[in-house]
Amino acid sequence: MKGGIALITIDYSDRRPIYEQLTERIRNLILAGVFPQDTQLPSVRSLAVELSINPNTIQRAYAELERQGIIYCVKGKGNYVASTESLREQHKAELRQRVRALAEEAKKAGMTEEEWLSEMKGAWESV
Amino acid sequence: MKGGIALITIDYSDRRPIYEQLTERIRNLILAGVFPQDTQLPSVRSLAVELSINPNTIQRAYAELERQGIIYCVKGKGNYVASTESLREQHKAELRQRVRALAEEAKKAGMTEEEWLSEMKGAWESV
Amino acid sequence: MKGGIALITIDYSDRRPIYEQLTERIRNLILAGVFPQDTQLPSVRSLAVELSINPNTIQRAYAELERQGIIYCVKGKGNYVASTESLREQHKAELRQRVRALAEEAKKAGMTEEEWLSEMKGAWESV
Amino acid sequence: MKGGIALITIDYSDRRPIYEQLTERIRNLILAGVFPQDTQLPSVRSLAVELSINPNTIQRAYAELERQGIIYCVKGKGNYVASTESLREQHKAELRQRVRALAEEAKKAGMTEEEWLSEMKGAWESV
DNA sequence: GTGGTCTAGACCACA
DNA sequence: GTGGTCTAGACCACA
Repeated sequence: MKGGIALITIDYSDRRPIYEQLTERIRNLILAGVFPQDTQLPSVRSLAVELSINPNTIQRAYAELERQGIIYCVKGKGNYVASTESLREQHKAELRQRVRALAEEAKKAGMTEEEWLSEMKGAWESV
Repeated sequence: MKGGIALITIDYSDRRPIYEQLTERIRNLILAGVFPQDTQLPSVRSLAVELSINPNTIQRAYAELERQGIIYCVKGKGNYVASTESLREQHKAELRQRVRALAEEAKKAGMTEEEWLSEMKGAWESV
Repeated sequence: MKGGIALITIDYSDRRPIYEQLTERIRNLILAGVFPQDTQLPSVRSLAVELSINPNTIQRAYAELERQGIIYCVKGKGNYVASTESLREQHKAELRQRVRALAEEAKKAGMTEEEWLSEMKGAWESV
Repeated sequence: MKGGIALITIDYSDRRPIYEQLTERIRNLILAGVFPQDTQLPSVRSLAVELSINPNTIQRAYAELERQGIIYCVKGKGNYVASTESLREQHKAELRQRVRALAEEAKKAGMTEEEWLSEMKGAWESV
């Protein structure tokens, strides 16, 4: 990654653990199409050097991504991006779930359907 | 609270720390109008006994609520509910913020405005 | 565990990693009713000392058990046994799955239904 | 194997190492009668080219098959299928062993003989 | 070269 | 006291 912008960065002021930030960041890069399906991800060691992070921590992030079915690992070769299609579906289901939780909270807070929909319209346009 | 149903309960299978659950639970009770403005909250000791929890943990939850301006403490007397009006505004702002974050993520995931609004309508009706 | 027989033992000639052996062994002890629901498990540190194993390795086993929903952790307090009922159901489903895989392989190997059932009867009586 | 369907395939999303997949796959092909007794197996080199795999990995799989007595190697000539009869016996013994382990686990899990046999009948019919 | 496991030991949050 | 995270560094299996 010499001469380029770092794709993966760690926010040390973030209260979440490093491995969790890494997991989310890499997932987002895959969702964004930066790492297409079956592409090899940076090796544990190279990423560790690049980010000045202990290899164990990178390893943990990759293990978590594998457990989630987002990447797969070939022993002795490296880590590869799994099906981006199913990742996208998984992501949509997750967004839907979060929207539902939010709607529930808004209802409890006394919001009407009109307010909710107008809120939604506004949010969409503002971002 | 003897003889009634416990208003405040701890879910030990919840991954969040106990003081955080307490903070959220009390905030929600205030939002729901169970503890009106300027009402005195249960004392640290009584709550500690009732919930079989270390008093330090209760104290920490109250300190956090005070930091957020949701309650105020009168030395030697106890903890009291602060302005419920401003709490409600604060809560709405927080919901709005979360909606916006969600909208941003949905846009990135390739969702169209129509899909977004229909998703929102569905979520509202489902809860 | 002074004076008693060690409940948990590690087999260093086993090719599987220590954390995996631990995970399985503890799961079996819970299934056998040695650790009833909501019981506190030995602390990470105490188990590490008792088994002469690094605390990190114990931690990993406990994290895996938590991920599988077999135990739950209360921050600052310890690890506790989750619903044994659902663990038993999970275990039965797993056995059923393995039986099915075996039946498939036996069919491919040219076994008849009579042979299969007689095999099963023999296996049950022999153990 | 040009022009036909590949008999041996590697599943890179499989967690097992490549040499182990190869070993199992070739064993199954022999069991299925695709490679009859005393037939010559594809050479290490040709298989390495065909599967785009390191020759060392193929070599390792063949060595493992030889260790298990499933194939034999003639120096300077190649690898040949050993007695398919004894392989079949070996396979049956292995299945029997696994059935027995399963029966033991089912007994420990509190299953009755009736449940076990009905489970077995169901498994056979479902595959 | 690749990833996976483990030890030793530090430091933090929580109760 | 409890668990959770992280570093440093070793050693192994696999390709």
